[in-house]
Amino acid sequence: MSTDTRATAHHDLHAPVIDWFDEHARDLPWRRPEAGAWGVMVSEFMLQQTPVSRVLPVYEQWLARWPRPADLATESAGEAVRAWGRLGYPRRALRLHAAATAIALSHGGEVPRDHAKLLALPGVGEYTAAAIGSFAYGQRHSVLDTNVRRVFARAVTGVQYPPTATTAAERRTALALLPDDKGTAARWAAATMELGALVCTARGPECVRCPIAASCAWRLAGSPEHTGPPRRGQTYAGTDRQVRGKLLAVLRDAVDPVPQSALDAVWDEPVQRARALDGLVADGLVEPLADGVYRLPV
DNA sequence: AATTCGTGGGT
DNA sequence: TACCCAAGAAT
Repeated sequence: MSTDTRATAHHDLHAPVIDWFDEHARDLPWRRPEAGAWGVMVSEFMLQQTPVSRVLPVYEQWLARWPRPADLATESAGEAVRAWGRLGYPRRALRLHAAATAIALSHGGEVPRDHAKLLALPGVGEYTAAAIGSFAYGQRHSVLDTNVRRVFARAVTGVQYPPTATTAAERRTALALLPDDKGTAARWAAATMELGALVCTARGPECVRCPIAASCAWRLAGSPEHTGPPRRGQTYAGTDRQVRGKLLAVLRDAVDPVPQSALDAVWDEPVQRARALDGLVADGLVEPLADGVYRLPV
């Protein structure tokens, strides 16, 4: 294969994927123009490790209640945790509240456009900063989420799954494929994510529906199964995380501060229960009051 | 670099 | 039933 052919092959992915996206993209609320940068930012926080279907109703309520960052910033962190509901990983609610506060105080109430300023916000990492810049502001960024990483692992590298953590090689691949024009790059980012979410899925990829199946390196190699150590499953039953979840659920659902006895009822093992509660307090998710009474943070 | 951090639906 | 996995970040 000549180098000329390889460069062309990369370029040939853009049009089919973007055309496919134009036809099959889901109509998600954070993709509508009225969502604005704040809507995009809220959605990105909620979508960190949480499926779209579960985010949708919470997102709508959140934006209706807090249409701008400053609106959220005037509320207590505990109200953010309560409104987060059962999305999971409630520290994200705390970070979103803290980010909104920083935006209100230090960025004139507007979600920053600058990548470094985005990265400096609590809860905003490499992926989320790129996603906000790309989706909200049409900038040119490699947006490397789990979907895009899987699409590139298959279509470009020829393996079933990407590495556990994002590697330098993946960043190089993403950058090499990123369209030069920023508007096209933003469409490409959304399109590759959508392709991974809807077609090139982790379990059962539907290659018959894939716009780049003919050039997919993994498929051309015969769709080889993942080799190497099995990827770590997240065990959950019996962990501190489960206990934290049960404890926080009690506090979320209570209007008034909760006595120790109500928390003790959710888990029978006292040492683990105490450790979980201490962890919640240390994280700022729970506020201890006098004599064994607890509440969400004010 | 490896762990920790929730929750629920799909298979 | 168990297991997998879902727009990651922080430490």
